[in-house]
Amino acid sequence: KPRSCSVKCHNILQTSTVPKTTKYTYCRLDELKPQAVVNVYGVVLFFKQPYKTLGSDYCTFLKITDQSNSTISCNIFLPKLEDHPKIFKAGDIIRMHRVKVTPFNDSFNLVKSHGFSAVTFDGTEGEPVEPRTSNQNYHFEADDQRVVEELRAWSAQRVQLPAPASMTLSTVQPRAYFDLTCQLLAKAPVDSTCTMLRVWDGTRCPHTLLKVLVEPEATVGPTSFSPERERIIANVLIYDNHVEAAGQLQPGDFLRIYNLRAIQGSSRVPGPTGSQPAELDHLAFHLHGGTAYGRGIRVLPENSADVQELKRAIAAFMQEEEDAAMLDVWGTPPESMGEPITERTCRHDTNPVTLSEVQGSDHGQIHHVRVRVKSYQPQRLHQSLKLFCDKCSTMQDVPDEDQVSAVFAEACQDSEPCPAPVWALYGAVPLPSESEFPFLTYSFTSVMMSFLGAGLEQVTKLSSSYLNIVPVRSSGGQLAPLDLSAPVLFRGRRRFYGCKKCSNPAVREPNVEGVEVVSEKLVAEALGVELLRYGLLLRLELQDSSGSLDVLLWRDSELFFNVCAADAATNQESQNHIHHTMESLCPPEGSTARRPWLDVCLVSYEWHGLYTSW
DNA sequence: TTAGGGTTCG
Repeated sequence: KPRSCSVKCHNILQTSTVPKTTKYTYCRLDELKPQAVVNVYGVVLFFKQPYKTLGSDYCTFLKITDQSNSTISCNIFLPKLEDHPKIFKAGDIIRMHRVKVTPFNDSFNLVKSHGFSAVTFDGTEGEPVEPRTSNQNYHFEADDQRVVEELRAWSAQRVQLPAPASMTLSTVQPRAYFDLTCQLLAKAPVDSTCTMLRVWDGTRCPHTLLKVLVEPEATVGPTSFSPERERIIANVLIYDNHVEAAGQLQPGDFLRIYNLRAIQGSSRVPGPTGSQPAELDHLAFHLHGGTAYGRGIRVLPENSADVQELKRAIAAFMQEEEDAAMLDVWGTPPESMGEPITERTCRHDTNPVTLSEVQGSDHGQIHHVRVRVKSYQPQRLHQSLKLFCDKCSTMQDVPDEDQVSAVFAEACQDSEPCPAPVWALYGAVPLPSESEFPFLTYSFTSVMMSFLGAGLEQVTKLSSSYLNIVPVRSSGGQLAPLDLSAPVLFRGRRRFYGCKKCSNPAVREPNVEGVEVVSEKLVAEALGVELLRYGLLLRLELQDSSGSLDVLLWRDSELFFNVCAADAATNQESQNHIHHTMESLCPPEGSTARRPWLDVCLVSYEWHGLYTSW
């Protein structure tokens, strides 16, 4: 049966303000008729990222299927890369409007026709249905949501997708073809048919990685990194038709490189003089020429789940590195570090511009400016601390002590004794000040404990002695987590909160098979909670001779202040550090002319779900 | 119009 979606169309030629409703009809893939121009929905089985054709366009090739079990291939020719469908992996769902049915090889082929548009979605059941498109005028309504969910459910049951080819640098084996999700740090031309991309994914490859000599002056981004960092940076050699795509990439971009080849052994690298020493048994990465097996490169958006995971891995590595460096330099753990860092270097090779030039330029670009801070918000700096959900991209304030206390007080009142689940044990612990306190512990290990009916003050006291504390209450004769306005986990002085929108909290037995350390992630998974991340958000009013510009300091705010946002929630020293930094950049008294100049790297990007209360 | 999946020169 044809599927249909209701769509509102505003007809700009009519003066009427009443939206006209049109029905879009979607054609099943077994009902295609030659020469017809149709709209279709499908699950992507195979795809090639856009590649240059001998004509003037880029071509995206893909094969799709739907509940009719037909498989149809499509060719989408479009001159602009950004207009091509944003397909990240097999299993993604695509909606195409106005494709022409043409006979090909005993079947049909769909070719993009005039008025074509495409929208793609993640194909995973349970993920939010977020349309991916560069077209601002796409229509998307409740019926589309339903069609996507139906296709997801059908696909999960019936579609045999190719095994995911994604691997990390820590798991890749010699000879493998694989997809690498990584961040670009630097790039350099090797010769006319080869470009080197220097990338990392936060994981350490057990094999020695190939070194490539390049001309330093031709390098975009830093020409070298610390020895520790060099050890986890992979040099990827990009050949032939992919060199052009590599030319579009900027250091800092998050990438997926499809069908990358890992080759171990004596690697001879093309180079300016052919003087590269052949390195024995080093692991080299090649993106060979051609488009077979979907070979290609794509920039992934900042908000995609894979990028969030990548960023966590990179952040964990950087934290490890920083801790080690602090121990090295100061002989003390990083918590006691107080030395201000006045310079951070970005990886872009861009000439400085004025703020008015920034305002006149297209979005998505990187700019270097020389500015002073005219003002900033929030003036009460503790309000800059936010909790952020990577999954739904919403932001909230950190609940204050009174709010959390109230949740605990309410839970204390309501809680009645209830039987422990079979996998848990009851017991009692002595409290520092009071006699003893009833507790519940997961039977697998004593590190995770849940206290029933405890007040906030008591849990805070106990958190100095016990590693993981999950506050629980009883509800209807069963154990239940507290309202998510309270922390789901206390870990020393740190408190972890869950996202109300993305969590489905319940007290469940964690899966600890083979687990050595109970991480906050494991606790959160057991509780069905999507953890919120701490971040610092400030609005800075920047000024130069050409004018002023409001910018948000968010993504790199930890780097900017040289503090960890989660620490700033509990650590007075971190809070003072932020305060002193802002005071030196923007003193409450005195003229703007006395304020220090800053060299700042600005980037504009789309950000949905921004919320601030200041 | 181009391309129309199926591994490499390195």
